[in-house]
Parts: sequence; structure tokens; C-alpha cells
Amino acid sequence: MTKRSTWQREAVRSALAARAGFVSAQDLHAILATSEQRIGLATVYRALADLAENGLADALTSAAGEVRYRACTSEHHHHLMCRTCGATVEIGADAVEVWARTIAEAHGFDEPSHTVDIYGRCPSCRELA
Amino acid sequence: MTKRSTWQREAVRSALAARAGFVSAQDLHAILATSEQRIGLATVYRALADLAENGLADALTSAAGEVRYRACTSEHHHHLMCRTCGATVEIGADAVEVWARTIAEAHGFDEPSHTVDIYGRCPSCRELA
DNA sequence: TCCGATAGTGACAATCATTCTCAATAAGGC
DNA sequence: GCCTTATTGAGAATGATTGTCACTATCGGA
Repeated sequence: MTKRSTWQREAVRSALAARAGFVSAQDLHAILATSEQRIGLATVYRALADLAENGLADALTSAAGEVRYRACTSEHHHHLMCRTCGATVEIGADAVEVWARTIAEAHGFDEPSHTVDIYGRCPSCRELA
Repeated sequence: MTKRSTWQREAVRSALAARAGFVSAQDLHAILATSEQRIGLATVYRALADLAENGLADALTSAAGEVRYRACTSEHHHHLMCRTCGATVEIGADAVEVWARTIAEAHGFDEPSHTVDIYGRCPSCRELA
């Protein structure tokens, strides 16, 4: 019943934390395979789903249709992400939180939640262009 | 080279416009099949991708991993959507547009774009609960 | 420290939305 | 009406993700 801790989960957690941007499960599996960690693909998926469920990772679906993850704080926040390299900055947005709640209420909607993400080209990628 | 107009594309366009919320390609295909329109699944996908490309439809990925579409105006806008039934309201958000641009610039990011969506439970679904 | 119940793992099969293939069809200019 | 070629459709192919199930390893208790 209790959750057990294994080196596999720890490996996924730290490999994820070592990256600045979003990574797919497949990517992480490949990365871990390279670094002599023999770990099953299914296990990587399970570990990531677990982290996301516990608020330790953010998940988003890329344009290519794959889900990508990123280590994050468990507080509510949003992202400013580079379209080119995937580098991500966490941003707070109190004003937007209030705005979203207001809009929802104005239309009679209950239990509002929201997604707010900003995309752009980061300073490094601008130089390379 | 020129784009030809076929009844299939028109059927997809109007079937999409007839719905208030987001629909998946599979759903639309099923709907069209019911209404005596014999149309290929691949064609539905192609027509939807086409509409989305021309700004006549919005696309978003559901939690289940399927892409869903909705007819929309080609102006920039955001969505307030019911988590339960999928009913959607288009909303403008000038204040947020400015905010997003400001945040991006503050971090040295270029060419900012953004996604802003609000989810909740619409009045009708609240009654049924 | 040893043990047993059982959560966790991994290899591979299964699923499912979406895309590709390619021969057959039909739109539109002439 | 004719010809070129964009478009269609049926089914195969793809590819990410999830399910299956026998095997393994964690951890609380003896």
C-alpha cells in the first residue's frame, strides 16, 4: 500500500531535474540508457506520470503529439518557453489568476482553472539566428 | 496547384460549425457517417488540418491525447471551456496580451506568442451535478 | 538479521489516434 | 467534352503510450 522508493524513480527524477527545458519520456529513456542506467521504457513513463501527479513535474503536449515533462516547483506557476531550444522560465502571474477567475465568474462558470503559457525565442537563440 | 473545393471539405466545415464545443476528428467522422455522408476518415483529418492552418478553426490537445477542433473567428482570441460538456466561449483579453508581451521582453525573449485558456464548469453542468 | 507480503520492474504485446500510400475519382480551365 | 492533376478513400504503417504478467526487490515486522 505504501509507496516504495527505488533507484529507477530516483534516476528519472534526477535526470529530469538536470534538464532546463521540457523532455519527452522517450528522450529521457534514451538519455538514461546512454549513462549506463538500464531502465525499462514503461518504468520511465510510470515514474514521470507519478511525478506529474504529485506536482513535482509539469506536463505539456508538444506540437508533434508527444507529452513532455519538466521538473518544477509544486506551487502554481506558468511558463515562458523558448520555441527553438525549449529552455523554460517559471513565471508567477497573480494578475492573470485574478483575471481568469473574474472572466469565469462573469460567464457563470464554476471551479475555474487555467493554462497560461508564453512562447518566444530566448536570448541565446536570437544570437544564433 | 490551385485549391479545389469539394463537398467533403464543405461537409466538414459545416459539421464543425454546427457544434458549440471542441470535437475530435474521430467524432466528426462518426457524426458525418450517421448523417448519410459517406466520407473517408483521412479526408476528415485533412480537411480539419486545412481549416486550422487557415485560421478558420482552433485546435487543442485533450487530456486523452487526441486533437480536438472548433470553428472560430480568425481574430486572435482565447477560450473559456466547460470541463464537463466541452461548451466553449470565445473571449478577448487585451490586458493579458500586453502582460504576455511585457513578461517576454523582460526576460529578453523575442517574437512572443501565447496560449491562455480557462476551464470550468458551465451553468448547465452545474445544475446537473 | 531474516522473512514474507506485495509494490515495482521490464520485455513485449496491444491500443489508438494520426499519417502515409497509391490507385481511382472528379474539379476546373480550355 | 477533354485533359491535367488536386483530392479522395480504404487499408497499411507509424509511433507514442498503456496493459500484461512473471519476476524482483523493498520494507515492516518477527
